[in-house]
Amino acid sequence: MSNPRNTKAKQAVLNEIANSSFALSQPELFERVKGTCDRVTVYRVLDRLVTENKIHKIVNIDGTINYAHCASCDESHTHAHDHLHFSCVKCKKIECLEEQLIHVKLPDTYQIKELFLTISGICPSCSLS
Amino acid sequence: MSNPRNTKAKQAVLNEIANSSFALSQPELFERVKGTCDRVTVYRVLDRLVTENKIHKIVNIDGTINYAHCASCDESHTHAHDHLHFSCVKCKKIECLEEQLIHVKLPDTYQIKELFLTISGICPSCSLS
DNA sequence: TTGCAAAACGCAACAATGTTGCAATAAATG
DNA sequence: CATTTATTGCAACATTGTTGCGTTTTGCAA
Ligand SMILES: [Zn+2]
Ligand SMILES: [Zn+2]
Ligand SMILES: [Zn+2]
Ligand SMILES: [Zn+2]
Repeated sequence: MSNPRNTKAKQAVLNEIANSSFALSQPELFERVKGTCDRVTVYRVLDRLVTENKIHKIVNIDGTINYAHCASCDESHTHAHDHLHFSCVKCKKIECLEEQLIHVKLPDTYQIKELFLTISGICPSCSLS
Repeated sequence: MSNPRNTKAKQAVLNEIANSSFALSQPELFERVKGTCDRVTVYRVLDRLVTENKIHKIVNIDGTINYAHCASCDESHTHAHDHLHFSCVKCKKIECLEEQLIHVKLPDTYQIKELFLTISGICPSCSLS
């Protein structure tokens, strides 16, 4: 793991994520790259891509885990993915939104590390139909 | 379902949730009421309690689903559970916090329905040790 | 180009969590 | 107490994620 490699599976998965306007789950990704690699490989590729800061995890409001491209990240630095996510109640898709400042005040006994904010509602394309 | 009943299983599950300072998952709840009812019954009781507004679901930052007592809800009215949740990175427990106003501005093309905000960090009791 | 170390893979087996169908049971109500 | 039907238990299935291990492939260097 110290020297990550570029494999067909990795490229295929990353390609699907990068070209999607919304976050994708492991089952969705496996469906899209089917024939390229095994089911287990998708899990392992996803873990590696997260470690390498190429993608990040998003937990949807129903608990399903999705993966999105790190558009605003450059290569190697790590950063907190504390930007907003929008979860559509109609098409169930979840997407990353612009980062916004959120003000929260908690008692001093709580040590804050990260904020996870997901907004549910109807996305632009579902609003049209 | 039009006329809900009070059963041993329902009371046992609700009791565990009501007396816990943090939210509990189905596996945790089943462990606590083991002997009282079947595994499947816990799932069904939880669904009913959510429908009846006695408890509400919380999705933790790792995607696990937990259930908490609706302290600030009265009996029959429905309301959005858009208060804050705090998720401890050490003990993994998630708890409800006071409701706070959160200001978010999105493009008009997004129709906002509900906000889900979870703060990760170290909880008071884990801060001591 | 060839050889090598280890990163990555496929496959099978397992684990955890959640769902469904149906016959049997039990809670509420009069 | 009898009736209605909400609720349960159980078995079977479905989905999602994990682990071990022998084999393949990648990156790099000789
Ligand atoms: Zn939509
Ligand atoms: Zn994101
Ligand atoms: Zn804690
Ligand atoms: Zn809550």
